[in-house]
Amino acid sequence: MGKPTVHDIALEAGVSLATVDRVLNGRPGVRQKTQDRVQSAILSLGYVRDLSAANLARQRQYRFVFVLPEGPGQFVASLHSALREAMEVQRADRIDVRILAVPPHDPHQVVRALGTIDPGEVDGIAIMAQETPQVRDAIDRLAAAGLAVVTLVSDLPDSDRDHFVGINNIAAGRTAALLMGRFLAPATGKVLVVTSSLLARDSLERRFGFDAVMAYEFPEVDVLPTLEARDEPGRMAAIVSAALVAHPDIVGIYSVGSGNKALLEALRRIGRPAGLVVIAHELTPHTRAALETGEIAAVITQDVGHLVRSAVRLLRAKCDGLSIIQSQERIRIEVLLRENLP
Amino acid sequence: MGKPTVHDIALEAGVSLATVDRVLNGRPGVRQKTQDRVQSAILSLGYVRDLSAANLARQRQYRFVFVLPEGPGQFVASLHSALREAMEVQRADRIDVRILAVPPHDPHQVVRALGTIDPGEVDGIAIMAQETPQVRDAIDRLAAAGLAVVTLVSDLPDSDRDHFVGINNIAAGRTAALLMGRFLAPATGKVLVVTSSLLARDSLERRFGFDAVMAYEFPEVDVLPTLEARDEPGRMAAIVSAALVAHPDIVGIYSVGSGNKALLEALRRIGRPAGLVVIAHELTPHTRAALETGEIAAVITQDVGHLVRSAVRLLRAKCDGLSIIQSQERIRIEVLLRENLP
DNA sequence: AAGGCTTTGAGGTACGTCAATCAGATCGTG
DNA sequence: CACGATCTGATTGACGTACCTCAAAGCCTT
Repeated sequence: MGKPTVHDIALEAGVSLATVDRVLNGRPGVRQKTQDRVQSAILSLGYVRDLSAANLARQRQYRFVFVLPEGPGQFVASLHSALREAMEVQRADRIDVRILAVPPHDPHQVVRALGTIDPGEVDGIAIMAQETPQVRDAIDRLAAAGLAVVTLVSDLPDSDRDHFVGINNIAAGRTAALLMGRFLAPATGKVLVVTSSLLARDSLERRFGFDAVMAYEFPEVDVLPTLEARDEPGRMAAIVSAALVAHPDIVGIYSVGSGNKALLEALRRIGRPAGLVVIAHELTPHTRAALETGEIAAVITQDVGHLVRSAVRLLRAKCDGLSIIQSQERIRIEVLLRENLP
Repeated sequence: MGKPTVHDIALEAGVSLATVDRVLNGRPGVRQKTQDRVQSAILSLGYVRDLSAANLARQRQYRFVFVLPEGPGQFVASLHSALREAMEVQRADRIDVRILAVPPHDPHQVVRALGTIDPGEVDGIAIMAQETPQVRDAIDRLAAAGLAVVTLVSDLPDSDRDHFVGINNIAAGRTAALLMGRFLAPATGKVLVVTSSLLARDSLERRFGFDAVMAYEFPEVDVLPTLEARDEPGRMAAIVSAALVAHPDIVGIYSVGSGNKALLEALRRIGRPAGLVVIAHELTPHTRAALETGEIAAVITQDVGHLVRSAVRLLRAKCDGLSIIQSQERIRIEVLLRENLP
């Protein structure tokens, strides 16, 4: 016979359909004793409620909001487009996703944007933002109001978010260091580390992991202090060429965050030392092209499509009180070389 | 207002519900003229049929069969367990997956197993098998009978399968070569290639890609002919130690297919040259441990959970005539180092 | 225009669940 | 034991679709 239904439970427990329904949906008006009887019938029959029938009956709509920076960066652009692609498909699944774009590098704007979210109108949010106490408090408020919350790409571990969707950035930095060290060996020299900003938690964690492995595994290589380009045009070229002049023995460059386009352009203009090993993060049109030409040796990245799909699945699972497949939601630290580009 | 329903279409087209239903489900008894009227109403209203309601109404059950080798190998074992994990979740989705295990290395058994599948009882199959004309014909028969068919891990490109679920093995071999060359440089010497069998298409393709990149990019490294261990206990140790004696300048070993456990044990017993670089395929308990100890420098793998989930999604999409998200179904060639182990 | 054919309409039941009502049963308490 | 108060049962109507029947209407052909 097929899967047990509410009718079977009613029969097994010796109660009516209405009572089973009240127990299943946590409505009041059922004695503890009767509840137990129903629960044990559910267990013994192995009943699992048919979510699609339930959603059909109750006309359920999942309303999720993605709070994302709208920057000039290629990475957030690809996040946006992955999300839009996913939205198409999810409409069929009764999932309605809205994007709330906020100016980057401005936590105050993020807090304001979160304030505009009416907890009665929204079931869950995914947020990518820098870590500040104000942002954390705004998130906690929404979580307290019953929203499902996941952090995206860059975590806010001290907040009340339900999940973090993204890679372990310390491990990502360690992976970058391992590749850098092995690609360089047995050559020695200095490694330059550049990024647009060290304010974001993900950049910090990558740098931390990178330094740890470089110091322990490749002590003969000298890692220079991080230079920040702060998304200012021209600044990346200036700091990179200054560093190359100051340290003629630079053999590697590790690009921690965004700003790959500027870095690549700067290297093209000022010329690169022979055998220079460049390792960068995030697959974008620029890093892809540079992998193909050999300007970048390896890119460490996370699949943006996977990110958004995982975030949506987690939000949905939270709303329905469902369990998740751990392995499906673990975002992989992908190592991309010229030969395994997707 | 919400999404349009069949009622709205009937109204818009000026026909009855029954007629809309006949058109939607391709039942006979509707004049071409009326069909067109209904179709244009569907288009103008942007109607999309609610699959979950439809499946509920028709009591649909997707019945899929996975035809997998049951070998001693860790990789197929992990495939089995990933599949069993996925089955739990998919039961809630009206998806019923059965595993049909066949003895490995015996195409005849595969054909026999496929013959036991009643096309009336099954909606789709996923199959992992060696490429022979008989297997191909058996697959074509099932496809002709209307089953959805995907090949898993190792493709049968000349068959009528709908999709291949797995990595591009040529690219995987190229990736292995690029890593091997860069990890070795500037050292030169010989690279040993071992596998359990070159009969499977995936092994062949990997070897092909590996050779291409080694010859073109690292001509100073000498790649030895492939040695096959054929899953015979003891044979791996014998051929590896013989090779190491015959070629004292072996600097790298590329393990194309299964047999990693035997390879690692052999190396432990007979001792390994200093600086030896070992690159292997597929993450298993053995390769994971060896990555952690440093015995293996890199593992190239594919996520088995992703494999089975993708296969199920593709089979379902085929059954429903739905479109798919290309990027979600592309299995990534994962490069695993000690630091980015999942 | 009568015959036979195809096409269409109207209506019903079902799928598994949610949600609501109202009447009846049971309970604890004084 | 009678009183509200609290539980429970029986029933009904959604939700959007599938599938079936029966009768009515339309269309040809002769």
